[in-house]
Amino acid sequence: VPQQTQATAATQLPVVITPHPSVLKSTTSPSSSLPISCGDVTKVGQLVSKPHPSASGEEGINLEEIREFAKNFKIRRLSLGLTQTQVGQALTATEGPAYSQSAICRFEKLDITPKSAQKLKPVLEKWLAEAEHWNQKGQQNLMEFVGGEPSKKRKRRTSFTPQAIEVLNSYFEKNSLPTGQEITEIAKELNYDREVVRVWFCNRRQTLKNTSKINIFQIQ
Amino acid sequence: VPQQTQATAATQLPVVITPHPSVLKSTTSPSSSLPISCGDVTKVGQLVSKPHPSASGEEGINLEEIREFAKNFKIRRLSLGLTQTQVGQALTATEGPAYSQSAICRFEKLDITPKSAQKLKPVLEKWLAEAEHWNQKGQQNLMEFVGGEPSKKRKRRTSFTPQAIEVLNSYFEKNSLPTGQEITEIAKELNYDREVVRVWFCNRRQTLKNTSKINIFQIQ
DNA sequence: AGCATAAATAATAA
DNA sequence: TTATTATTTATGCT
Repeated sequence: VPQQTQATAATQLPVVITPHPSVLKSTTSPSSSLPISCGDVTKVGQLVSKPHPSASGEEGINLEEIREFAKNFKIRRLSLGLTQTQVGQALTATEGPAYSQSAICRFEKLDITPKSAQKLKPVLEKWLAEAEHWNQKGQQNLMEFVGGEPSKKRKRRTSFTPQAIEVLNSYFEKNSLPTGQEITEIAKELNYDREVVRVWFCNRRQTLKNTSKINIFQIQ
Repeated sequence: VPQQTQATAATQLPVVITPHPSVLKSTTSPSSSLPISCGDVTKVGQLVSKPHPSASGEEGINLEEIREFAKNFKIRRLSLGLTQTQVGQALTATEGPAYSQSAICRFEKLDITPKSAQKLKPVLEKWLAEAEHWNQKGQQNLMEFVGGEPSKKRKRRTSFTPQAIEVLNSYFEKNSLPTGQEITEIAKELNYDREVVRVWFCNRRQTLKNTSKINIFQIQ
């Protein structure tokens, strides 16, 4: 249904929004006209795809502008390397209203009422601009602004139990390059296959190497 | 056996917006003397952080350029609303060498040797430019170029009944990592989709892991 | 209005 | 590379 026939009458903005799935839900009902008059709970994503955007009415809210911003916001957020969660947490940390990851998600997807969007837009706009400002001064500053730990290490995938990981790490700290004999002993203690432990150390060294490089990279 | 769930990305908003200027910020490499030893397997991510980027030597490979491109590639990919999986599959589909999602991931992270990067860069550059070209002509064209279904919708979130949860948990207690065969049987018993049950176990393991981490943390 | 968690994507042990 | 974990996004609920 929503697959825009794409008349390509588009001028310079080929930006075509993908209607939110929720729009498609009501396929079972005798369609007719969408209950747009439902005003309060109708989402932006639904409204902007209405045939008469010129009637930007809806209480003076510029839906087109909101849609545009939502799109840009996502790109700019990703450009900064931030997650929805980080944005939500940062907003919650600073003064002003708090917002959850869900809220950011729903804003980007325009799965939100015009009224809510109108309220949230300036908050995000201001915050994002500030984040970009700090980023210009170095990523370290951005992370500080966002509130995340500067050198937060990514957790590695593992098929080991948390307990085993703990033990392995303690060994690694003491010696990142155990001898064959030591590997055998560690494997025995943890009751894991020797080869598995050997590979763990290989990958662990590799990760450490890459990680430390990346950090240096980001510090600038 | 290949129960990959990766190819679906239609929920992303394919955006046609030009990457934000901040993306183009060029970071100058920091100086740091790192013990780069094993010549052939040294990764780009390590090399670019070497003190003498000017000595772009390494067999005439411009590491700085590769790093820059990798960064931009990610942003441009996201701007098109494409996933690493989609890029990999698309490259595999067209003539030329095949690349997996992992390969794309490693290129973006620069977790790859200069030689490999040098080889992959032009391939990605060409492909991405072409993708952007099609995108300009409409999102429909891009999706066709990429090879994915234009309107792949996200699966609706499943709601398990309390009874089903109870049964699943009892199975999980006995074995948190059921075999494919077992999953099939459980799904059949509960009358849920097999894939849904498989994912439930994945997420359940995840939750348990997080929980136990916290507990360990608190104990200490 | 946002928590919990299902689904999807990115990273990585093997 | 592949198969699976780690991480992020999206959504059902009330």
